[in-house]
Amino acid sequence: MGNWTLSALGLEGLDESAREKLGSLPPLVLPKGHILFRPGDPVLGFVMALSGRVGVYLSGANGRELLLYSVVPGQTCVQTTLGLLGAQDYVGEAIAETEISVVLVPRDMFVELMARSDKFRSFVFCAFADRLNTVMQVLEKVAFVTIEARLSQCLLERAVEGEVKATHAELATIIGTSREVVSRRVEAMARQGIIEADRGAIRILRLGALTLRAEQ
Amino acid sequence: MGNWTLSALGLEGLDESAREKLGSLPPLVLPKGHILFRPGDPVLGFVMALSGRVGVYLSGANGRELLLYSVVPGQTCVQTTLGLLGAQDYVGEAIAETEISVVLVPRDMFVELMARSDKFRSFVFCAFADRLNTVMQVLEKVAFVTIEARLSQCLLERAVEGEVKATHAELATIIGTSREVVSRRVEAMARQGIIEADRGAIRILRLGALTLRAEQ
DNA sequence: AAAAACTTGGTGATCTAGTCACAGACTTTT
DNA sequence: AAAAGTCTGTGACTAGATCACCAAGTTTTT
Repeated sequence: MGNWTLSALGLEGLDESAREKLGSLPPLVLPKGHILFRPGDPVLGFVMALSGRVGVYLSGANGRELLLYSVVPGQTCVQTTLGLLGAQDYVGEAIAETEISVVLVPRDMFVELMARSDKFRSFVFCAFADRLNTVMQVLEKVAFVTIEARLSQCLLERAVEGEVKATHAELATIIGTSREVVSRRVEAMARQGIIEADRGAIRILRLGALTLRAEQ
Repeated sequence: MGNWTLSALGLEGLDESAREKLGSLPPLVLPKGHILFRPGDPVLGFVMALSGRVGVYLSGANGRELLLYSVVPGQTCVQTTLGLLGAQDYVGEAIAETEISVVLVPRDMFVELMARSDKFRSFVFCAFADRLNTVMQVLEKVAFVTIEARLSQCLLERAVEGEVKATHAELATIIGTSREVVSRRVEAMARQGIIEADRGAIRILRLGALTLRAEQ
């Protein structure tokens, strides 16, 4: 079995007693598509990701959705912290995008660790600071950056060997627009030979041109 | 003189030693228009507001600006915390919107208080959680809500005795659009008799109709 | 293997919002 | 009173969002 606190997380310097406490918690395995929380849910505990990827989305009244951030191993879903400390409900919705394994730290242990362990505290704080930053970056993009630039950035970030496996609808959610708009931009960039589009996949043909577009 | 920690801030339950430390810091008075920090500035310390109002804005490449949040007495400018813990630079810009008095807690004292005082820690954490929440709310509005609804909400929030004292340009910055767009919406709503516009001021005539519009 | 149900992407029409360029009205400064 | 600055109005244009479809591809069911 082995104590997971030693491996994936940014908790290497954690003190013994804290590590023991955290290590005693059983990792939880959840299937792809599992919804960790929805807007309005009460907070269950502090969630730390061990493997897989969780997407946290904001959803509007009209049904459109927007990716706030992804939680990857070593990170935490800070929204769970909001509720633990400020007694606020969730605003976003968290969905497992792959099979995931997570650890759920119950409220009492979380509060105790925050008080006792300097390392744990700074870990949580850094996670918080990171999220506030990424959310502000998303806001900056949604408010000030064109769709073509956002789409280009998104493709560059998500490309694996020059290919992005995602539908237009998924891309639309990530950059915060509608499917039709993505379709039109994709088509336009494909016509210019910058990318090549297939059902459920986009290949990058001219990296330079795409990078240029990402900078608007 | 008098120990300011007792009054304005949400720190009533603070322990004696922590209060003594904080109370020894001299409040700083800054004029209206003073810029507390700009994007890229290094972080100076943890800022707590005692009186006045500070606006924190996000600015885009095209010169447009968007209000992230206002800091009022008893609140802190959490962006200063980002830098203290995660060693990140500021992304927003903070401007004193009235004459303000603030306390600047230096890094060392901040770190010590975080470790020693449960109350102080939870105070900082709640402030953090609040900000993350308001920023997400701003994001939700920018991404999903129409200009007319956002403008209506803004007018309702800022009205003092049925009147909002602000120029179209200021309103545009608050809701994250351009001046011309605000001018046109204002004119349209004035034509319908919902509001009445003057240079630098808008009066609400039909509260019900405006409330309805705020809900989109 | 054929039909049905679902997913993905394409398209025209229309509306809302953002941008640019400029003009006129009102205020403050000189 | 002239000049400079601030605030608002407006036309023309572009970008983005929405609606209502349709067609092609994929998966499930029969």
